[in-house]
Amino acid sequence: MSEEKSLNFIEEIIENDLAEGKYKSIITRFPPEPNGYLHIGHSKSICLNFGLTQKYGGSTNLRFDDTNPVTEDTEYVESIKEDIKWLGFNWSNEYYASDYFDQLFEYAVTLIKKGFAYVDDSTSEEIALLKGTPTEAGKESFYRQRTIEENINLFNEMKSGKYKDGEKVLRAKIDMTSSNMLMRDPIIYRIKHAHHHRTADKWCLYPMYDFAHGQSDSIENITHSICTLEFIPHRELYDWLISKLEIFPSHQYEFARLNMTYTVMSKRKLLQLVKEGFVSGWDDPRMPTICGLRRKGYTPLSIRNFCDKIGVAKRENLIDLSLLEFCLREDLNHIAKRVMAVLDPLKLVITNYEDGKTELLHSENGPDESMGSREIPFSKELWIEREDFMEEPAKKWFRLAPGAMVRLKSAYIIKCDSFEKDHNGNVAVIHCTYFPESKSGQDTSGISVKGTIHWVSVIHAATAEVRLYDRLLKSENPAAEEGDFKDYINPDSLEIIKEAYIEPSLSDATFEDRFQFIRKGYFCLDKDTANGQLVFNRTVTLKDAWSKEVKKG
RNA sequence: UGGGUUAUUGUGUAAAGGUAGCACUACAGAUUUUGAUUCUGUCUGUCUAGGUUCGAAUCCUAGUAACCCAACCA
Repeated sequence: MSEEKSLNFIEEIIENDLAEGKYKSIITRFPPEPNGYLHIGHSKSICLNFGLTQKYGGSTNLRFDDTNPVTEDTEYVESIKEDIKWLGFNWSNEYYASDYFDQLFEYAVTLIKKGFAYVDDSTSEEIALLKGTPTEAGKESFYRQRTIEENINLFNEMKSGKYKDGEKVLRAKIDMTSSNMLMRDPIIYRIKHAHHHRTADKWCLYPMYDFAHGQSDSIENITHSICTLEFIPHRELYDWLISKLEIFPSHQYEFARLNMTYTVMSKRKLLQLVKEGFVSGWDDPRMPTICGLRRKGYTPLSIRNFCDKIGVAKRENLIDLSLLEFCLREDLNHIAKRVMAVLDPLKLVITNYEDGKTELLHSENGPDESMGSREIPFSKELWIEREDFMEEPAKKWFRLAPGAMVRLKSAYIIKCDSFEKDHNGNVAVIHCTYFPESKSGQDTSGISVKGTIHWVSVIHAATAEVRLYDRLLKSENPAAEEGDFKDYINPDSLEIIKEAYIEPSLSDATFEDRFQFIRKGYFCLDKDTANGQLVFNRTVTLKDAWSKEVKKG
């Protein structure tokens, strides 16, 4: 722990600012637009913004950037708040850009009075045409010459509802020849006769992002306004507006957003997956949304650790999904209760075990003694995993095969004597004998076996539906592939096992529980569980050296 | 063809002119009543070409590549 972790570039900026006395303490903000659900990419920003003030002191606001009433809704506000809380962060203040609409309007009037803004009657097509291109300068609008007085009147009329959507806009008067397209007289207010989820019908004109975000930062005294790389061109405008308005100088810093292998992150694509039925909803466990990950069984700590490990820098990145899974397993390994469940059952009969006898066997709940232990019923007939038996054993196989011995976890060592097949030629029953003196914890048999397999007693087994998830997309970088990302959807991303056999203790499972189904992976209860019908989601598989061995051939 | 940003191993991230480190992945081995966990080890990297310097990932010059910018979205 004595190792000093190196700082990311934003931490360096902050430490410098603090050391130079530029600020006594810092204020950051997380500013989502309430028009969709948060995803793992947002968690990078959340961990960064909240993490910075946890580390350096100060406060972090949650601010909804709700300047576009037609796309936004309180449904999203609620889900966003729930997700942030679940991740483990508490905001100092809950603000809304819409709280500042009156103030923002006054700022716009100020800008007009200073001669830095004007009302433009051009159509959006005309404005686009005069804007030029990245390689060609734009041309000034005919309306750019309006007097301050005329602009004030017009702007007030816009507010009063005199004009229809699109009839007029307010533009900042900057420079139509700027090499930065955003400085070519950007639109800062537009007319929208639309119902806003918070201000209702009070307004019919709304500020654009560029005239709301920086100003909101300034109103809240945000010292470090952290956003993603694509906003770099906005910074010049951000600074220009603050300087013309002569308000608190917040500063914008940009970092590279998270990209992850086998995952799409854009709101548009995630929406398509939901709308077109590729997944069951925003919280489908295959989705990279926070609610999807939560439902799948991810823990807040695993996501926070992940965000910590990926770092913060300015270059484009594509993070291995395996790093996220590593962080997940690392946490789950500590907290998950070990239990036994058979997903693909094969019957095993212990021929020398007394008919009708039941034994309660002692089994530890986890590697850590503090997790306690429980009793598991054992009897003559058991379910074992079909893949744990091989009629003709492969090389290095140390599970069950004719003549082979294995230990039944927490129970006895058994030897396979014979097996039966059904009329389809599939193995139907395995016959074994057990060694009474090999009982777990009091083994005096002197037999040592290489393999240990899990099992569930047939007459004591409970049943559950188990849902196994694989990656939704087959391509490492679906966004970079040619054609539609949907061409790369994995058709086998969901496997439903309608009736798996689980040990009876699992009947009492709660939604908070995290389980490791021994040798099969980490699981948790799904919200579809109802009326005693248990439904489990596989959160993540265990690392599997055997399947790699098989692939090697 | 304009402007901006970025380039360190398979992936991500450190090294502020002085030993290119760490994590994930992959691979090999040890331990194991989970082929898990744990432990040990291995793993061809500074975009290119010049230059400055005793010494360059870092400084200079010239290139190259990737990403972003022409929504009344954020």
